[in-house]
Formats: sequence, C-alpha cells, structure tokens
Amino acid sequence: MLDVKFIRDNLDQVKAALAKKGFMFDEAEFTRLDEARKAALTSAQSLQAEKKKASKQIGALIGQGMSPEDAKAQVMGSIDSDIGEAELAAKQAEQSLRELLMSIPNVPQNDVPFGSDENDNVEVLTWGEPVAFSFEAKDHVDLGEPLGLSFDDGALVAGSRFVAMSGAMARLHRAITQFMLDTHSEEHGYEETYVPYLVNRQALEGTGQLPKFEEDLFKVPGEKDFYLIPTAEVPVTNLLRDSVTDKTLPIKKVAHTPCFRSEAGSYGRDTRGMIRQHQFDKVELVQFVRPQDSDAALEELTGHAEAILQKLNLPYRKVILCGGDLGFSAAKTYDLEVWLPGQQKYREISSCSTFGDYQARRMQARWRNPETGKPELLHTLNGSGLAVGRTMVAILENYQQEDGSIVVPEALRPYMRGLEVIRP
RNA sequence: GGAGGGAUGGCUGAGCGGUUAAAAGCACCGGUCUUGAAAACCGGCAUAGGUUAAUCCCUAUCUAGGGUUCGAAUCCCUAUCCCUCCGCCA
Repeated sequence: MLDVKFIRDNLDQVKAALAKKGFMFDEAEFTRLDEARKAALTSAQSLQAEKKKASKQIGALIGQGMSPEDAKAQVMGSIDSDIGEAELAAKQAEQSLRELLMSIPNVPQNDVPFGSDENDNVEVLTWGEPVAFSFEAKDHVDLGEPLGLSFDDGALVAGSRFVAMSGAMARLHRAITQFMLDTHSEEHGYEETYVPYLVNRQALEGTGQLPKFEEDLFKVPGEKDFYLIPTAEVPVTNLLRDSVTDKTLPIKKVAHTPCFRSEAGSYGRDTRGMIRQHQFDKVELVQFVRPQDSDAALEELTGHAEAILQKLNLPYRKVILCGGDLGFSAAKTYDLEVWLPGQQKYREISSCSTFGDYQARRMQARWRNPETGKPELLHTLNGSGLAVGRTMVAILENYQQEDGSIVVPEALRPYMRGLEVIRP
C-alpha cells in the first residue's frame, strides 16, 4: 500500500510512476474519496467532541452530589441521534478509500526500465556458456520419464499440471532442495524457517496477492476459509505482520515449501513438462531490512540465488524487469533465467524483488528506529533461491548424455549418496 | 468434540461504569554524577487521523464487531486467537 499522504502531495509523480507499470491511476476518484473521507471524519469528530464534553459535565455534576436525573436534565440538549450516522459515514468513507489504496500497485523505482512486457526486460549479465552437445539435446520430459518422472501418475491422482516422481528422480528433487537450504543457511546467513502452507486472507492481503489476484489462488473453503500458499513469501513475510520487531535488522529467513498456483489464464502455455505446474517446490529467501539498506539487500539477495546456479554450474542470465512486467507489489525485480537446452531458451528460475515499504505498510510490519526511537515501517525483499522443479529441469537438460543418462552435478553428490550418474 | 480461564502501550502488568490514554516495572532517549563506563538520581517516552508554518488543540484506539448507558478498558452478545482440564488422534 502506498502512503496516502505521499499520493496526495505527489499526484503527478505517482500517476507517472504507475503509468510506467501500465496502471491507470484514477486521480479524480482518489481525490473524491480522499476528500469525502476528510469531510465525513471532521463532522463525526465534532459531534463526538460535543458528546464527550456533555458526558464529562454530567459526571462532574454527579460528583458534586447532584442526582443523575437532574444532571442529565441540566446538560441535556447536546444529546443527538446524528452521531451514530455520522460515525458510520466516516467509517464507510475510510473503508472506501482503503479499498482503493489496496488495489493500487507499488510504484517502480527510478532505475526500472520502461517497457510493456517481458520483451522489454533488460539483460544485466550472462554467466556460463550454453553447452554444445554433439547430439540432439532432449528435453526434460523425454529424459526424465525413463528415470522416474511421471506426468501420467500426476494426472492419474490429481490431473493435468501435476507430476509424480519415483526413485532417482524423487531423490534428486530432494537433493536439490537440501542443497539449497544448506547453502543459504550455512553460507549466506539465512535462518531456516518452517511455515504453514495454508494461510488466511489477511496474510495474502499483506503481501499483495489479495484483493486483486484471487483467481490465481487455490481456496480451501470451510468454517474458516484458507488459501494454499502460492509462494513461501506469503507466510514468511507475514511473520512480522502487526508487530514492532525488537530484533536487529536485517532479518534473513529461508524456507522450503510447496507452492500452489491455479495458473488461471495460462491455458495452453507450457503445457508440456514441469515448467508450469499447479504444485511445485521452492526454496525462498526473505529479508526484512532497514529502509536505507534495501537497495544493497536486493543485490545481495539476488547474488545468493545466483550462487546456487553457479555452484550447480548452470548457465544463466540476469535481467531487470521493465515496468510493464513488474509484479503488483514489487518496486524492482531481477529475474534469473537458466539456460534450457531442450528449449534452446533462457527460462525464469528465480525472481528477486524489493518491495520498499509497500508490503510493510499493508502488514503494519515495523522496527524501532534507534535514531528516532519511533516504530517505523521496515522494508521487505524476497527471491526464489531457487524454484526446485525448474532447477531439476535445468539439471536434466544441461547434464544429459547421449545415452539418456544424467551426470549428477558435483555439488549434489553428497546428497545423492555419492551417485555420479543417474541411469535408467 | 466437552468444560473452564484469558487477550491492556515495544515487553511485563495494574485497573473492572465518570480527572484512566491508561498505575508500576522493564526497555529506550536526554540530563546530573564519572577520566570513561556501570550504578544511583532527575526528566522524557503509545499509535493513527484531523488541524497547524510548527506547537497548542480535537478525535479514535485497552483483540475485533455489535449492544446497554448521558458516559464503557470496565457490563452484555458474537467472532478470532491463546491457555488449562477431559475425550479423540499422526
């Protein structure tokens, strides 16, 4: 959520910044709601002041020994019935403004390039060389199926866009996860964290998935409605919701969770293989930092995700997302795209973002600034470090041999009982 | 599933119809003292909104939403969360 005061004082600037994101900011509507709120609030407050004064007078008179009836009769007059109505109106005006604010995306940072979609993203760097195979490279579906990767089994027990794994494939999947968790917690200073996979509505509002993107989520209706998490960002970031943390910033957390996405609106895209699934695992990095540190933290966090790709010796490129491709809550995002020989393309494997104070304001996540002694909003960041399923895809495709076997990357061998090659 | 108890500021915790936005302690900030620090002592210290050049001031907030009342942290109802006991259970 953006700061109302900031919007009010910088209307043109906000409008321009949001336009960069492809969002049409309705200035007239904002101003209308903002002024309606102020008017309703002012009139309710003056009535409240009158009421409060009258009650105090009655209290004083009773204190002097007057009977309650006489005291009431003497003060009388100021008792009005409008007050409930005025309070309700003020509350509704406040609510309307809040609803509008909750649906306005974060503004991009100045160094975010202009552009409308992923084609306008700007490459920052490439790392590693795509392998030149002496044979025709297969994709992960053809490579994985003989080794225990089964989309048929996934479809059998759940449906399309699900996968099941057995044997070496299941083991590899776990090895990747463990390797990432260990690296981030032991080498990059993240605290290992376990969180619920079902969350409430408030958590999703805090990070920005709701109210606007309900159709992307799996809802679990019941006596109390839950949602399956679309990313660990939701439960981990919300750990600091409604609090003033007494911990020293930065707080860095890493969590491994499954992620569930309905992928509504992506029919026909990436239908083959495990690039786009309803359920996938991800190791997520989350940082809570002082406002002055968030720019540096984004570079650091992205570097931590890159370190995984480098340790696995997977060629990738780093791009900065243009305004039009930037997520709702993000102020700036780097995507890491891994090289997939089966597709002859770089595909997204990590997305690292800073949110400034946007999520913190929605969550009311604060820290105590030692300089002011006051609770102030902190800054949040997160990034995939990395998406486990896509990492597995990248390994299968980049480490394939002509006979269909897969060389196990050295970094993963300790997690595979020393296994060097996976064969059918 | 059954029976109880609870939720107060960054934290602990008093208050249980009218100078209570809320005692006290801790933490934090400033000062005195000290070579420096600690201790001791003195003072300050909730959040949000309205108003303002800024202060003053005004309003709201004692988990949330309703209700009773001239007046609610305090009484009643509902919800949420936490705790204790019983039952069930990976």
